[in-house]
Amino acid sequence: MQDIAEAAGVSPMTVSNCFRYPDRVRAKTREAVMKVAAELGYVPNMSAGLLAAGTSRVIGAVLPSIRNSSFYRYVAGLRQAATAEGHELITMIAETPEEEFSAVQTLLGLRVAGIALVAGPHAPELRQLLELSGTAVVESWGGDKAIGRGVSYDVGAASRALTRHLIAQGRRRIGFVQVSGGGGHRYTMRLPAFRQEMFAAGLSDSLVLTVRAADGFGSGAQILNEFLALEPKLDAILCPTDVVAAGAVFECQRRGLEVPGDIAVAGWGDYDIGRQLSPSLTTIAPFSDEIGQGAVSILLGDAPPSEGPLLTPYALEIRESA
Amino acid sequence: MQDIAEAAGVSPMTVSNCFRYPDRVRAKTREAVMKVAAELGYVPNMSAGLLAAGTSRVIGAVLPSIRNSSFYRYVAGLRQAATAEGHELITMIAETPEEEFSAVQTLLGLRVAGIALVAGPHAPELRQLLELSGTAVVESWGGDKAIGRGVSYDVGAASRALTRHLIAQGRRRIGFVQVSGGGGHRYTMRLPAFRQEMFAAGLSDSLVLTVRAADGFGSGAQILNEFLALEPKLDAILCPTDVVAAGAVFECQRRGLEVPGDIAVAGWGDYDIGRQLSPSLTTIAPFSDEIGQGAVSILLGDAPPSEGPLLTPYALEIRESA
DNA sequence: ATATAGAATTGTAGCGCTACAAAAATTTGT
DNA sequence: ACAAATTTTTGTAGCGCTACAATTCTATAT
Repeated sequence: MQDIAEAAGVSPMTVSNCFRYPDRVRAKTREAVMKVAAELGYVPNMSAGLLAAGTSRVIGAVLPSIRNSSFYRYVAGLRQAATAEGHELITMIAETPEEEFSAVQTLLGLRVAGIALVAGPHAPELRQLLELSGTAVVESWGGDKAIGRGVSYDVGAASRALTRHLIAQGRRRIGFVQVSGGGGHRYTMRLPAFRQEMFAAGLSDSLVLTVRAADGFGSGAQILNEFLALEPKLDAILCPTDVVAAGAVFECQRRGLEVPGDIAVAGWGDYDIGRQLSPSLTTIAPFSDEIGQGAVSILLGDAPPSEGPLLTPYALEIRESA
Repeated sequence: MQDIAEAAGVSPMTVSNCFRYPDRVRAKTREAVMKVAAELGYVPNMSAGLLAAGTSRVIGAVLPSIRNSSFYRYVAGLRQAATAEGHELITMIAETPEEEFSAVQTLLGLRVAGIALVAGPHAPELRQLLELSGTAVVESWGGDKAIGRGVSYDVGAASRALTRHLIAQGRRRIGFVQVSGGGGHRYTMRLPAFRQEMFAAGLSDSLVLTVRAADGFGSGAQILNEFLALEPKLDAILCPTDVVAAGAVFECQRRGLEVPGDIAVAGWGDYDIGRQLSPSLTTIAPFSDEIGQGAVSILLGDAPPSEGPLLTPYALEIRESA
C-alpha cells in the first residue's frame, strides 16, 4: 500500500480509502491511485483489512456435493444476492458431517461475514461451535430446528400438493420413494405429508420404498422394479428427484409400460433433465435461487425478522408424466 | 488467544504453537489447551495468522460452473490432495471471464497459497495480474500457453484414439461435433486430431457441426437431426460430452435408429449417465481427479519441475455405443 | 549429585491495513 | 475578499497472530 501511495503521490490512508470507500475520495485522485495500483498489480490484503476493520465482505457457503447439478440454482442465488450487497461468495464442498465441520472451522478462521449451510446431517458439535463464534448462520432447506435461521420452501405443502394432484388424476396405488442416507434430512418432511393426503383420500399409504441415496438413473430403474414386485398394479410413483424419476421412466420404457398411461411418474426439483425428457416430468419446482437469495438476506441482516424459517415459494409443475 | 492462554495457564505463544505446530508442544499441554479452546469455541483467526506468518494454508480454485457434474471429480482430486498436504480448499464459481477476474482478485486479496484455474476464455488482464502477484497458479486442462503451469491429459491423443477406434469398427461417415462458446478452449485440440486421423484413413473429415454450448440433452437431439439432414448415411458421431451423446442416443431411439447398429455414438468425459445408459456410452475417461491432484502438487511445488504442462492419464472406454 | 544435551515454553516486534479524529484544501455565502 | 461550511486528505494506534531468539524445564549420562 505504501508503494502505491508513494507512486501516486498520496498518503497510504488515501489508497486505503480508494478501495474501501471510493466515495470518500475525489474522482480524480481515485483514478490516479487505481491506475497505479493496476499497473503494479496491487490487490489489497483482505486479511490485514479484516484484522484492522473487524468486518469481512466475504460470505462462505458449505455445499454437500456438486455431484449433480441440484445446487446450481442455489449457488447462483447466493452469488447474485451477495454481489448485489457488495460481498463475495466463497464455497466449500463437504460430503460428510466431519468435512462440513472442518469446512466451517476454516470459514470461521477466515472470519467470514456469514455462513450458509445446507440442511442435512451435521456434526453434533457444529451448532455449539457456531453459536459460540457469534457468526451469522443460515441453514438452507432448514426448518424450525435449523442452525441459525432456516430458509426453505414449505416442503410438506409441496408434497401434499403433488400427492393431491396424483389422486385427482385418478391414481390409486401410489408408491412413495423415501431417501434415508446422504442428504436425507432435506427429504424427511415429504413422507408424512404424503401419508396424510393418502389417508385423507382413503387410500393405502404403505407403498413406501426406502433407498439409501438418490443419485443417478440406476436407482430409478431399481426402484421401479422393486415396486412392481411389491404391487403389480402400481399406477403412480413419487420419486425423490427428477433424476431418479428419469431413471424410472427409462425403465418403464424398457418394460413396455406407458408413462403416464400405465404409470404416472412424478419427480422433484425441476431439473433440466425433467424438461428435456419425453414425457416431460411433472415435478416440484423449488426455486432454489430464491433460497440462496433469502439466505444472503438473512446473513446480512436485511431479511424480515420473524419467527421460524424464511419461506420461499415453490410450484407444482404439471407436465406430461403425471 | 489471550483468553485461551490464561484459561489454560500457558502463554499465548503456546496456544499459537498448539494450532500451528502441534509437534512443538508436549502432548499433555496441547490437550489441555485444545480442550479449553473447544469449550470456548476458539478458532484461530487465519487472517491474523497469515498477516504475521506471511503464508496461508488455503488453496483457491475457480470453477467455471457447477451446472453439470463434470467438475465433481476434479474438485474431489483438488480437495483430496490439498487435505493430504495440510491445506484447505475454497472454491469460487465464475461463469464469465469478468466474474473469473473478480474471483481471482478476491482470492489474491485473501492471499491464498495458490490458485487453480480452469482453461477457458480469460479476461485479458488476468495473466498479468497473476504474474505481478507472484502467487502460484495452475491452469487445469491448460496446455503450453497456460497461465502458470498447465495440467491436463493429452486431449489430442485421446481424440485420435477415439477416432481410430471408430474407423477400426468400420465406420466411414463420421460426424464430429465442435463446441464454440463457453468452455470452448477445453475442446479445441480435439478437432485437428480428428481430422488428422480421418485424413490418414482416407476418409472425409468435413462432417463437422458446431454448437454454441455443450449443455444438456436437447443439443444432442438437435445435433443428430442436423447431421442426418446433412448426411443421411451418417454412421457415427463424436459428441463433445456424454450428456450430448446421451441426448443423441435418445433421439436415435425416437427415430428408430439402432445404436450402435445403425449409428455409433461416442461421448466424452465418462459421466455417470454414460455408464447407466443403455446402450452404455463409449467415451474418453479423463480421470479428472488426477488433474486436481496434479494441480495441487504444482501449486505446492512438489511436482516434477519440467517444461510444458503436467500430463495426467486418460483412457478410451470402449462400451456398447460405439 | 551435578553437568549437559535436548525439549518445551515464552517475550518481543511487527505483519498490512483501517477507524477515528484532526488537519488541510476546497467550495460557498455574503 | 473574507469567514464559514463542507469536502478531501492525513497521522496514530492497534487489530490477532507468528518468526525468531532467548529462556526455562526435563531427561540422561557421568
